[in-house]
Amino acid sequence: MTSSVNPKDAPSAAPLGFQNHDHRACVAGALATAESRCAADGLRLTPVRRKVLELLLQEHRALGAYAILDLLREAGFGSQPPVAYRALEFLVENGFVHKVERLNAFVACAHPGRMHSPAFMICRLCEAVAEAPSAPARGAFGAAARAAGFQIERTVVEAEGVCPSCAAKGDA
Amino acid sequence: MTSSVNPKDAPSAAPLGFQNHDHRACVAGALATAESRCAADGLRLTPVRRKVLELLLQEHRALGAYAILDLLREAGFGSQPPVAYRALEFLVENGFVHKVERLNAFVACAHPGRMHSPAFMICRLCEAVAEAPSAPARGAFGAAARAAGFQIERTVVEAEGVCPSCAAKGDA
DNA sequence: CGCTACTTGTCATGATATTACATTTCAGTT
DNA sequence: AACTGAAATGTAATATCATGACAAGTAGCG
Repeated sequence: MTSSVNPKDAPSAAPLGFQNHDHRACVAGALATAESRCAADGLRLTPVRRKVLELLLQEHRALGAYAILDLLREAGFGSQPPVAYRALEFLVENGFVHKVERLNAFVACAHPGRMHSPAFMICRLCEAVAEAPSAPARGAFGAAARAAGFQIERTVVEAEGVCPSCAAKGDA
Repeated sequence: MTSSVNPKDAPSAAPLGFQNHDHRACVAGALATAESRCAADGLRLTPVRRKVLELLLQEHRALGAYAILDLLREAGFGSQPPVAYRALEFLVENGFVHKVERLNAFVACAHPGRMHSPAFMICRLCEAVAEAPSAPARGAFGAAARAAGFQIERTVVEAEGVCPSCAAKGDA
């Protein structure tokens, strides 16, 4: 399988994390990591969940829930929204996938296995999404939160702009 | 949930920015600031736009577009979604209102008049939203963006957690 | 006035997400 | 192997958030 399947959008060869890399190894490695961590933690990486993770890893860009749902249907899974949303909920809860709030879309985690609050750089031209390290709770914002007595549990950090590859092409 | 949407409610009972303040002065001041800046910049703060800003200032919390729309209808304005969305678009573009991506909701700017990238603290219990100072482009994230060659144009920084008042009440 | 750009009102539709409930699958037990 | 309770899945229906298209009104200006 996996030969067909292309949502009306960009090809899966396109935007990576802003830099080239061995995509096949990246996908295989992330899936293996997910599998072993699920085994270790008693989590069930069921076929739908595994498929959603695989799709997100292969596309290597942010996909909306309904785009994922289309791909799931083509792969023979259920095609109602809760199928996709439930798989995504599991994957997000366990850190294998992040939600990009700004796009209402989901992207495979670039650093699975470690706990972290993700930060994203989103290209407004090609929609590529790169995950960056970040520690928002340290720094000025964290200080403001502590001063206000606010207990941070989760953070969303997303930057919108132009990726190097689009900037090189002639920006605008 | 809890979008009570009652223009005659006492607004001072609602969640503020996590701290008490003179709400009437805060509303009046922000409206005056908006009016003078629009006059200075040749922007048209029309009745609908002014009303939306006033509503957001009075409520002093994040409101969804449809909650705003309900309030607009009660005030005698049009009641179709574009009415609210267009006013919000104007207000957001000009920095009078921010969108809270995490909530798909809108909140009046706490520091109008100055250009800034907003950062929010969102209480998951009472849904209060406080705006904090932040400079995400400085610090580790900004460094990562520069290293990657990514040109930041806009940032979203939102922390979810528990506000001091909910924490005092018995948290969980 | 008559032109133009902008704004507003409305209908229709699209995009994103959740509730509710029946059915199936799984792990652990009898 | 059959039983059981918890978890996962499939499906229909619905809720919530957002935009496109177009007609009608309004301000500023020659």
